[in-house]
Amino acid sequence: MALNDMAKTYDAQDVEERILQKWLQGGWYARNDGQGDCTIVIPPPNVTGMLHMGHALDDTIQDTLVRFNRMRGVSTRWILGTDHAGIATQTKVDKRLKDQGIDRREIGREKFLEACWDWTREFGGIIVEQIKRMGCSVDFDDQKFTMDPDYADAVRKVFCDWYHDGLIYRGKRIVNWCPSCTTAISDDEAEYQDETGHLWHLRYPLKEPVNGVEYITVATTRPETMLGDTGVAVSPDDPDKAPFVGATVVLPIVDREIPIFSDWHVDAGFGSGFVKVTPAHDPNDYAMGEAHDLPQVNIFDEHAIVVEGYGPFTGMTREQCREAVVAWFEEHGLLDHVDEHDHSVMHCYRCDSALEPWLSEQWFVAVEKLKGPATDAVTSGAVKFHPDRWTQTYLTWMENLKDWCISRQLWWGHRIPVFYCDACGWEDALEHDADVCPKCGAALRQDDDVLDTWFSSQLWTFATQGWPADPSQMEGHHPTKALVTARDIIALWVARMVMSSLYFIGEIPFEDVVIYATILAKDGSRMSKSKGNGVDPMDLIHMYGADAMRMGLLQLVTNNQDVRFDADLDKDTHALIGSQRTEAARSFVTKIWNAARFVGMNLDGFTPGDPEVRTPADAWILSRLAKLSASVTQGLQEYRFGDVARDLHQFFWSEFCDWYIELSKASLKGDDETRLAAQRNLVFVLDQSLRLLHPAMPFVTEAIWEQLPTSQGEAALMVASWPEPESLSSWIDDEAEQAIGLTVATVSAVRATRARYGLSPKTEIDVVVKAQGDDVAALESQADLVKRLATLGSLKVGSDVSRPSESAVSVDAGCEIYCVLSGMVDFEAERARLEKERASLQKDIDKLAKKLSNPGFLAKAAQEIIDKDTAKRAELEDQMKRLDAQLSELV
RNA sequence: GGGCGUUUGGCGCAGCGGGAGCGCAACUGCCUUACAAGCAGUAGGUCGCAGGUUCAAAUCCUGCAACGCCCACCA
Repeated sequence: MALNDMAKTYDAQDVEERILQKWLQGGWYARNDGQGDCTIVIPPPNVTGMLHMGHALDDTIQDTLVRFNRMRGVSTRWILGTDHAGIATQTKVDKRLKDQGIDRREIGREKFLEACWDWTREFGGIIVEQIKRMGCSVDFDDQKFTMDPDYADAVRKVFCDWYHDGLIYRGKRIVNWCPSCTTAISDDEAEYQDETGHLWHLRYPLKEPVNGVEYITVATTRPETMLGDTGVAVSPDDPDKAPFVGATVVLPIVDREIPIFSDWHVDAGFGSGFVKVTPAHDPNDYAMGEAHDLPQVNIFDEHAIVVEGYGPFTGMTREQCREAVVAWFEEHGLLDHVDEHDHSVMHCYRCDSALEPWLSEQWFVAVEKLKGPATDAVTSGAVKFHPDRWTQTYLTWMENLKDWCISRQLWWGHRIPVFYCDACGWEDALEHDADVCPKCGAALRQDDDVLDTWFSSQLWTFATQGWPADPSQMEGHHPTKALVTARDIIALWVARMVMSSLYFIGEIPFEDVVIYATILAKDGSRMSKSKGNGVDPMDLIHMYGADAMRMGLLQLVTNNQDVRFDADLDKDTHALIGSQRTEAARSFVTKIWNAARFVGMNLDGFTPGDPEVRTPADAWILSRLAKLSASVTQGLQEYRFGDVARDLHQFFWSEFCDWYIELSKASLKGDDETRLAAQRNLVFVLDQSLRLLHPAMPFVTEAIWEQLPTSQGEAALMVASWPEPESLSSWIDDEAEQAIGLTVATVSAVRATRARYGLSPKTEIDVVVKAQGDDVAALESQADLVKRLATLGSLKVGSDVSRPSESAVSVDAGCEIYCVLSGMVDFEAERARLEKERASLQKDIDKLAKKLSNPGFLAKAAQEIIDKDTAKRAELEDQMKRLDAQLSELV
């Protein structure tokens, strides 16, 4: 296929498949060496499913950056990987096995892990294929999985080092426990849901009456936990309660004697002012229990079932126990009253069960020593957020950071490498497995828990690059250039990467953090599986092509933190019906294709050569191209993808296609020399445009570029050189831009006049233009073009021409443009139009006059603004004079 | 409770101190041999509300309202 033999219609699916194979076979996805470095690690998608729109945007941004840098000759390395996503994957595999009638506990840990690996291979592969289909130029031969053996070694070293450095410790703490997943959940993984509940007011009898009062009343949303109460607290600022401090309560049902004390946690204004304290089942109560040395009574087992020792309550679920306790209080006349009460309840982000604050043995990372450096890295500007406002989110989180619970009671994940000797009590974290106790020789037992998924993914920038076995791989590639991610994992992931990288590598993990907008559904709600309002990027690709999807997404990357995606979905099946935005982007792809086709059809006699300015149009388009290269280059460096997308669209469609190609048609029909120059200019501008468009829309640009006569012998556009602003800056020509402005104004004026009077575009019109100075010559040089573009019978240009009779006039770009309409139209309409224009003009003049007569303005405004407005007023008044003259001539 | 963001023509969004813009939709006219997935043209907005700063405010400040998100959480 050659450029002059391009398919009439562009088939994105076909072309994209073919180009993808070309790239893969070319080997250009592999990391390359060059000046500077642009290493990017892809935020590893979970192996639990398909890519969603967030991934599509994420990966599009990264690919755009990588392709841009690769073309510039910057050393690029884009590392792809997937995340084992402990709890998420385990939940999915669990469910799959359950559907087959298999219980995880029956088949045991080994077999279950095999099932997880099967799942990983299956879905990890799908994700990789999808990323490939999007055109992402990651090095597919350099993939990582967070459970790969070498990655596991890194995780293990980190654990052991922190353990031996005293940053990892084990402790009995209140954690968010999911009784359904039977594992601890980190605070960040818990989701609050507002629920309508009740506030039960329970009476607790006092051992000895206080001032004649025999019982106090506590308010609680969770009456079932009273079985574990070991104290009652009041506010230190509540004088009414002061007499009770030090008194003893006899806890009903369990007959436990518990103290009343004061603590700052208590808000005197809420409930009854007395707070039951259950250290084992509430985080605040736990804190109070520690401060006041209260016993911790755990009443639930791992499934949130009441444990032995509570008579009829033993064996009950939380819900059953709550009912039974309330009933008991009511029976014994101890239920004071019940209020309606809205509160929020934590739920497991995976299985949605209500979480139970539960006291258990867990492993923690002490963050105190890590916080400072991670804070400094951002305040010093070493790590920069884009947009900048996310800096604050990061710093606030860092400031409030508490020790991180890293153990999970799961099977799928990195097993905690701590070994115990039950015989002699020896314990240590080991980088390599051991069977026998080095101290007493007895058999060792490894900790059953696994690590939080984020514990392993925090190492992503360096454990993917050979650390710790071969740190030389990181040379020149670490710190990485940019991390592109969603705002909701700034805390979970971004911050932790900074902490671990500083600790183990001694440097920041990345220079720039690019946070893009969350993609919402058309109605502004979050896309979610349960709502069925999510859009599958693959559906968009199949419907519109990957280029269109990418361009549509890039246009959305602005300062905004949320953005609505306008896809319509079928109400019942949730299948994609269409997306206006993507459709528009696809039109752009087609436009590029057709523009190239036009150039290709006009290449007879073409020989390669430099661009050459023969007409003002040539100078103009080259000047515009030079400015485009500057704005696109800068925009990409500053991660302003929305601006870049708009600039590219504006230039290619409105300037190159709508005007330059049209203007060039005449030159193509000219003599051999004229024709050749036009061809060379068209090919040059097309070639340069394709390069600038390529990072955003790689497929269609590659498909066209490989047909260009100027690209023959070169490998591929994706490895062609970038149009650097400096190499084009000599083309900048503001005078030419002014001259073409004149042409555009003239043609537009005639077209508008024709449309206004309902004249057929085929009707030739005689036009006289009154212009000044150099404009006369400039416009005359374009006479043929103007005549053709505006379908003129004749064109006369001069500085002292007079207005022909029965003509409509337009005043623009400092010229008067007369369209002779003798016998064609009703001049009353023209008169009415001029009157309307006059009114609008008068309004503008009045506004300016007022401004320019304002002494404050003249005294304080910048001189250039005053000059500009003064000139503007003169121009408007000049226009007004002409309008008046025309009106008076119009009879 | 604290913080962040949004509020600009029917829809989706730019602009962020000096004459209100873009894409889509609408309307009118064109199948002009690159493109009807197109071309040309037209219409449509007191830039959420109320104050303030300024010669000048969509743009800066304050307050309010609506919507959304994040963090914390009172039993």
